[in-house]
Formats: sequence, C-alpha cells, structure tokens
Amino acid sequence: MLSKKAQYAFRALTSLARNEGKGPLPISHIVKEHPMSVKFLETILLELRKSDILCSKKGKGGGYFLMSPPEKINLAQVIRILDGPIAPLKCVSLNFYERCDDCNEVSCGLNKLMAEVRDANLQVLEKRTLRDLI
Amino acid sequence: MLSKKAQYAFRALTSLARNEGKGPLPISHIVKEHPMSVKFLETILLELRKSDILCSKKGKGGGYFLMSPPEKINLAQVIRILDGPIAPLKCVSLNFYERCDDCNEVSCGLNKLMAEVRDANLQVLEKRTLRDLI
DNA sequence: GTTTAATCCCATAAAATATATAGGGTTATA
DNA sequence: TATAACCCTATATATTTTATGGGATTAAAC
Repeated sequence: MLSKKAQYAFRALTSLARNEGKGPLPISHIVKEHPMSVKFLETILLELRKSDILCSKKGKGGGYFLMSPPEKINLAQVIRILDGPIAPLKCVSLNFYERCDDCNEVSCGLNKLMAEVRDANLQVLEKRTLRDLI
Repeated sequence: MLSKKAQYAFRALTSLARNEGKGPLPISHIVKEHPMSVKFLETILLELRKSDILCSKKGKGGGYFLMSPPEKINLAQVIRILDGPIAPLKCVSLNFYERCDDCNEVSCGLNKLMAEVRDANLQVLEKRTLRDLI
C-alpha cells in the first residue's frame, strides 16, 4: 500500500505537471486544489526537491516546479523516494538491497518469487510517468 | 514490503508443504527449521487456520497441516490474510475496497495506474503457489 | 486417571513507523 | 521594509507491527 506521503506527493505532482512551463507553483496554490496539511506537504516537497524531482524558487513569487518534463519522471522514482523499496523483500531490492540474516538466499524459494513480483511492478511503475497522471 | 508476519508465514508454509500428506506438523518442529518466536508463529498459524489455509489437530501428536494441496494455495491468498490488500490503494482493491474520501475516483488519474500495478501483482501472486515455494 | 504435549484464545506490552505540527530561519520581490 | 514564499530541524501524536504472557482446552500415551 502507498503511504499517505506518496499519495499526497502524487496529488501535488499532478498539479505541478499540469503547470509545466508556467513558472513556480506555491504550496498555497497546491493545497487549494488538493486539501491537505500545508506543513506536511512542505516536508514532502522538500524531499522531492532534495531527490532532484523538483526545483524550487524562494521568496515572493516563488514555489515549486518539475525539474524535468512530466514524461521523464516515472512513478517508481517517486515511490522509492517516499516509501522506499518497490520489491516486497529487501533481499531482492535493486535500490535498497539488504542481506537476509535469517534465511539463505540460495535455498530460499520465496526470494525468487518476490523478484518476479518486483519485476512485474517495475514494468508498470517505470513505464508510467507523471504524463500518464494528467 | 511483506510484513514479518507474512515472511514467517511463508517459511512455516514451506515446511508444511514439504510435509504434505505426512500428518500434522507441530509448531515446535517448524521453529527448529526456521528459528522464530513460537508465540508469534502461533498467532500467525491460527490466523491461517481461521482463513481455511490450514487445519489443525489438538493434543499430543497434534499440529498443523495444509487444508489443500500446495498447488491449490496461491501467494495472493496468504498475503491478503496477513498483510491485507495487494492493491497499492484501497480504492482499487478487489478484496478490501474502500471509497477515497478526498479524491474523485473518476477524475483521479492515480487510481487507474494503481489498478494496473494491482493487476501486474496479481498475475504473479495468483499464478504462483506453495508448490513453487518448495 | 494422570501426565504430557499440543493447539486455542485473549489481552496487552513494546517497538517501530507513519502522520502531523511547531517554530523559527532564509531568501527574493515589490 | 513588508510580504510571501521556501528551508530546516525537532518533536509530538497516532497507528501499526511485532512480540509476549498466562492460562484454557484437547487428545494421546502411560
């Protein structure tokens, strides 16, 4: 399940994608379209900026805007930033790999199946972009 | 990500699937193969029994065994019991549907994409069974 | 019948994570 | 200088996950 953070992020990114090329969009505008806690959204957008999904402009007339065109930003990127691994197990994660300490990766049957699940997810999540969201 | 509960469940189910047709397997035996809290596993297996994945026999010589052959029990069934929805959002869940109260399901672009993700998952999780685990 | 080995059941403790808020700092424009 | 925006970190709150505890019940073996 997507966390609220990821859900809020996608709502905000929808606004930002629709606003593409029209300059910075302030948080105050985004929450008018999608009612949610301003402060919470602030921390989310900050995270997306630090991960190079968004750029920001400070001061009066400032706001956020996409760093790349919507079709260059896929859903997997966003989910990884806010929710972590796409894979159902760390031991089959491409970006958040961690060794299983209480199972043997060679003899464990589950990790092979979960790698299949991971790939099935990625096939959709890496193909679909913010463009598909709007 | 799979919860520990689901991971432990799959380990126990691996033992139970390997033991198919050989009578009840007690928890004490399962934890020898897969070290984990006996009490925690107890609650997990109870849940699986109440959901008709397992049968149990009480008293001395008792234990747990699969209710159906391993190839009849798919991974989606098990995950739904222990972790809930397969879908990334309740509003696109087949078994745990809940209306979104702060987004419009018709105009929301995210739910369509998340339904695709759900289907990609189900294609693997409903095809793969405990037989594939052993 | 008594002992033993097992599941059953429910409550709750403990830990971790997710969600949200608070408060001030910094920057840029008018 | 006032205003409107983002920046940053800390912390509070709520929820969920993980785990434990203490018996009750059942059935086989002796």
